[in-house]
Amino acid sequence: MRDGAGFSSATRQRVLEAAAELGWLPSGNARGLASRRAGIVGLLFPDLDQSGEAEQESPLYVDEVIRGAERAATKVGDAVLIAATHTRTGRQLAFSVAGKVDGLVVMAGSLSNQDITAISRSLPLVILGRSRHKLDTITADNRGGAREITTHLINEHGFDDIAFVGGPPRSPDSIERFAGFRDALKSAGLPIPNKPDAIGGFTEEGGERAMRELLGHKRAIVFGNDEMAIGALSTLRKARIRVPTDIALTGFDDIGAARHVRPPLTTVRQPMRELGERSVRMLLDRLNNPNQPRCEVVLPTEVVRRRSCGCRGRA
Amino acid sequence: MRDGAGFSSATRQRVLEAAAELGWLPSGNARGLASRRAGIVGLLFPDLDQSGEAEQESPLYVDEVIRGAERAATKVGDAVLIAATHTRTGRQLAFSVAGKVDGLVVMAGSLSNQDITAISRSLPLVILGRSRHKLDTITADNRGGAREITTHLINEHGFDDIAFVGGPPRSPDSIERFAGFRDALKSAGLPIPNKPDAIGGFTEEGGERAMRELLGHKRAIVFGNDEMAIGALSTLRKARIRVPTDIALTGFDDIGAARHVRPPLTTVRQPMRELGERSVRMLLDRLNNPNQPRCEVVLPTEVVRRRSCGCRGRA
DNA sequence: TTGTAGGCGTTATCAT
DNA sequence: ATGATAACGCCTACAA
Repeated sequence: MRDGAGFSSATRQRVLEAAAELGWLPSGNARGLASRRAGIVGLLFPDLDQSGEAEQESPLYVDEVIRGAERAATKVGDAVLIAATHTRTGRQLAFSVAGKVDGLVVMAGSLSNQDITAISRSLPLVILGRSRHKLDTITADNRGGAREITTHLINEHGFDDIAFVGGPPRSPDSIERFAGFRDALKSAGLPIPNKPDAIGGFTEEGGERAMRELLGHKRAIVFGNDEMAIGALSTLRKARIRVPTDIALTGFDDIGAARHVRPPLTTVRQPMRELGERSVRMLLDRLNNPNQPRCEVVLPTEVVRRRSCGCRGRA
Repeated sequence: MRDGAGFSSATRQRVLEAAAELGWLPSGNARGLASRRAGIVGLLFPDLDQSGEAEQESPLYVDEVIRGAERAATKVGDAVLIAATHTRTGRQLAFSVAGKVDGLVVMAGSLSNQDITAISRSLPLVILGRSRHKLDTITADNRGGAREITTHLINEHGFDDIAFVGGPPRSPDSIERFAGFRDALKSAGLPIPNKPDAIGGFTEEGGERAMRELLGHKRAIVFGNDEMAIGALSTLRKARIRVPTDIALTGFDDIGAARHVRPPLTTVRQPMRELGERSVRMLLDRLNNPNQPRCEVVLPTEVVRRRSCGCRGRA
């Protein structure tokens, strides 16, 4: 079955035909066992639905990452095994997925640092997101994106008193984005806050609440993600405050809904699909070349100007 | 390692500890080979991005199905292997995924009938969506949902001249939904059309176009999916026609954006995640019980009343 | 180009 | 409860 060894293509053809005729399928297990290569890369991500039965909208970026990963793996003939953490310990996970794959892309937040260390001893790992491990890592430039969108508000729209609404206080994404926000204020010579003006926990409800707290205080707000900004729109609608006329706001992530809310949300797009693709490519590189130096990739983010910041938008 | 054989739990404990100490991981390949059970179920779905580089919004229901499948598989200790068709032939697919899994959930549209037949000879298959094969099948009640939402327009809002905008003419979903639309008109004693009033191809652009064709003709429109209805909203906004005051419309699928557009879209929700879960459970049943009779499941759909039909909505 | 003999890391079976 | 031994289906190496 194997390619390019020493035999004629006619022979190969004959073999293939015989296989087809017999309805033969190669056993992945036997192949993997003999060649020590399963031809499967694993993708480990955080729980999709922590709230159990509630059909909450879960982090949609995972889906895009999955798509990218699938595409990159398929390109080289590999398949993608997906697994959410659920309530499993690192050990249980290792038993049920690590043994089946050649390597693992681990999305930040899906595994404790300890488990990462443990599993990385027996399996190549690529961490997608911030990590303090000495492993291959890939992230999007959250900080740069936040800096850029804040600077946009300052330079193009002339705001000089901008609020920031954060996600969960210990979320690396939230921290990075707040840092970028501060960077922008600093560059502009504006006063720099020590902490976010409000916390919205990255949820729509949290955004609604945060917006109520801030009502009347600021004329421009940078939200740590789109969900919160969308929640804020509800609050503003009820309060009959117009966006962007009376107040400007921005999101982060560019989820699908960001285009559809009124006004459409100015936000920062993360290249989710590309993160998925690149992470798998990094893993495959590592598999083919176990001793190459540690690799650390930061993918650029992009400000998407729509109407909520005061730009006319292109929709 | 194996559970419940004839030995004390103390011994088992000792083994487990030794394994942990050594950093041992069981080889999935060796296990699979020896036990003829990979512990992996495959999920095959249509291409996610047929348009190549264009970052179009792709069929989002796939993501929900994946989540459901992952959950159901994890529950029994199995993992999920995902694969999009891309441009691969059935044979290529069989080689790269079929050999690695114990069975396959095939989403309708991802494989030709011929390929399905071929692969089903060597592997248990569950078809998710309409199929004319004698295989285990699971679908959502598209027809019932379309009937119900149309009846809602007739009975609760008093419309008697309703248009239907279809998707791709040969799409089974579109056909089913149109059939349900006809069912409702028939029950109400209204004239029954032979074909959709317009075709929107299931895309936003198609919906915009279809809406332009129908402008001024009807006061209520049932769209074959949400994307088209959302596209129609753009057309109506430009034409300064108000929804639902001047015209009522409905979608199908309840994608995330349906809640966020103005007005929020009345639509039909398909239990995507449950489809994913049940399909995997069916597959596992089949694996454990190869000779059980063919199984065919139809999951109910649900009308979600929001504002675009004239209901006040609950948002 | 073909044939043959291991070996991959488990599970299953049978005897102890 | 424990050992020994034969599969499992493929790949690699080597000899012919």
